[in-house]
Amino acid sequence: MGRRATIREVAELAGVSVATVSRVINGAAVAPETAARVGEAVAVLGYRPNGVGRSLKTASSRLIGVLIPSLANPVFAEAVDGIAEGVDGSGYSLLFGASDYRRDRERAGIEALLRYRVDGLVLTVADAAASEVLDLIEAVEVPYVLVYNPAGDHRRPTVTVDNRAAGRAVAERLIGLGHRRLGMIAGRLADSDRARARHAGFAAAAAEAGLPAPTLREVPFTAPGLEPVLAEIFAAPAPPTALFCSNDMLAIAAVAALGALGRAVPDDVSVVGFDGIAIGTLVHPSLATVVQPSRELGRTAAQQLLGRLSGEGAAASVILPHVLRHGKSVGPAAKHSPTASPASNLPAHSLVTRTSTP
Amino acid sequence: MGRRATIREVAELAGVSVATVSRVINGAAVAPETAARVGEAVAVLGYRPNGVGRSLKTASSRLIGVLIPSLANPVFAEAVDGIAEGVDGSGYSLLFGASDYRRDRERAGIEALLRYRVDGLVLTVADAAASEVLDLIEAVEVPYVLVYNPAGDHRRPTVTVDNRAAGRAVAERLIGLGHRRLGMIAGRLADSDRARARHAGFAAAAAEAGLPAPTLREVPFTAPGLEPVLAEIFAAPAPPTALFCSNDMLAIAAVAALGALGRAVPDDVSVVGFDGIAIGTLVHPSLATVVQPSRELGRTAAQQLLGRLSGEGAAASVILPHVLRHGKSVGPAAKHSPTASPASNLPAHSLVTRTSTP
DNA sequence: TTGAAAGCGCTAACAC
DNA sequence: GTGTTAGCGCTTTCAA
Repeated sequence: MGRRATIREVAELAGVSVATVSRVINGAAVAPETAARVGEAVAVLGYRPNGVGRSLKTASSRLIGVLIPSLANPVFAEAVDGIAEGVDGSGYSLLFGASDYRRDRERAGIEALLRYRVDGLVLTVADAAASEVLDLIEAVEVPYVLVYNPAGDHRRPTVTVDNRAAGRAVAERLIGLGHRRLGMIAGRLADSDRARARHAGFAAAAAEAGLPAPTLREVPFTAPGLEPVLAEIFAAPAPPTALFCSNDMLAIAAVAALGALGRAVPDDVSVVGFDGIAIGTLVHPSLATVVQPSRELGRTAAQQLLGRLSGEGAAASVILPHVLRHGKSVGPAAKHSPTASPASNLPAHSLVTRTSTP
Repeated sequence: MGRRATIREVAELAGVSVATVSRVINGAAVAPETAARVGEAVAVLGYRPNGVGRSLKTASSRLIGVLIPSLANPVFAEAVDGIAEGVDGSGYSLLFGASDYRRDRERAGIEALLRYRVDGLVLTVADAAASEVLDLIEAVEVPYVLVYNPAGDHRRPTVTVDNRAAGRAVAERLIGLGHRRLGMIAGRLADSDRARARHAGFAAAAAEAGLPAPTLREVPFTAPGLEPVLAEIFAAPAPPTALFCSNDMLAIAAVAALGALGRAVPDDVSVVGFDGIAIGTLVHPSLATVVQPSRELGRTAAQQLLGRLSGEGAAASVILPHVLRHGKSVGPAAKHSPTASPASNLPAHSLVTRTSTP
């Protein structure tokens, strides 16, 4: 890295003090003529203010730390894009870290971000209610806003959808289509409060409808083969006729695995995902899912944090509306029931269900 | 942000000098007993070294800047994930910026990264050969490695696939299937050296086969409706029977738009994309495309940069292998009759046709 | 093995 | 409106 001009050199060339140069740079009151001289010196030297020196003096890095599980899942990539959008023009930059869904890397990532003295954080953690990482962040008093993590008793500021209500809505829709035996596959629930909330709502609706508790199978996040898992599920005496997957990536993989096992979706099994990533509308059959406004979630989280940083009091939790997308991966359960019915082709479900906004 | 313990406070509590604390932190030689005392003080105070102070003193931020067009395209999200992977364990963190495919934002993003005194950069620019941004980076002598931008006369270090050869391979495959009238749609070629290289190879192969120059249509990156563009293309007297799209997102959108226009893929038109994003294998019909090893591209770029930063001499360009994926979106041209285009009143001369690349 | 001291580049009182 | 000056937290000679 080549030597860079310092504020001091600019001052000398312009024949003023460093304080004056600083004022010009930061837009403070300076005589027009002086400002012009300084501006010229800046141009001549190719001077670029050193943010490190500035940060040290002002005790503000103008950095926002972002920590998410992985950019490989579009739902997070979109949120980060939203965060970048929300931060744009504010003078803040994003320091990025990925946890790869692992708690130890979550911790390591935060440590790294903290070392750079980020002014604030936007992050998705494994479990907001019991997070060592969040305890740490609170201990050092760095403002933060969660994304995706469900709001709850933890009272931690988060921007998310109502995961529980969404899980419930999925079950209700499935039940409305005649499904009586429901199943769910999810990442490790212990590692995802989101999946837990979705499952809770799903199971609650099933219970209220007087149905047996949905079969639940947990699969590692980076599970390669879903086939054995699904084979096992469908080897049971009374296998589910509808499967709720805790996220779209899982759902899409499940549809593929089901196909490999000779089970048609939605004729043999209905599948519903969660997230609403763009792929879902393009796969075949199109994926029924709960759509989260990912980009908006990220943007809102960033804005909440920015507000907090500019002293507008504590950031509050925000629940954004989710939408049930009625893709072709779900169908009626009629043909699976003892009372055989020829209703194989229902009209396309183009209705969109919207939750209320808080 | 709460007050944080400084090295000075640690020194006082441990009854040593700040220099000694610094040595302990950085693993320099210190008497075991002294180190223990310091370690205890660090624990008691919850001390975390301030990277800003460190950066200012050492003139090394331990930051790597990343600038890509957008995280909304999985091809970039994956590369960034790869960069994060490649940087992992090196002690460097990633400062992130998105240009949204716009040159002005490219410039602004770099300015921001430079202000933080990043030690190096990994980025994708609009045009590596004529990039104001790269000139700037070179002027300030910050080491950098490009990703995705084609290698070329510019002699700038890049990690990419052979875009030209890949474009050529696509044309050859299409020609081998009997297609004689080829078309290509791409983002603005002036804003993408990648698309230009792909087009160059594609057009060259067509020329060598004695075919007319492929119809070329440029569409804005964030174009909403592809339908009018495609409608126009197929209103021509002898429309293409195969369409090469400069990236997968475009290709997937094109297949959808074609469907809306009543043209079946691949029966009426063959479509080939570029990138190899995961979605491609899941859409219907599955997308034929050129697969780039995105994650590996990112990881390799990061490693190249890291090598450069640790003084291993200049980073060299690396060409990673691409793979032609034979999706169901391409088929033989046999069934297309030369005059089988629906009537339309759109003038054929509104098509843009190019034979060579700048 | 340890300490004292000099800054890295910048901003913000405080003077004039 | 402008200059002087004292650090922000840290690393690193240079002595001891």
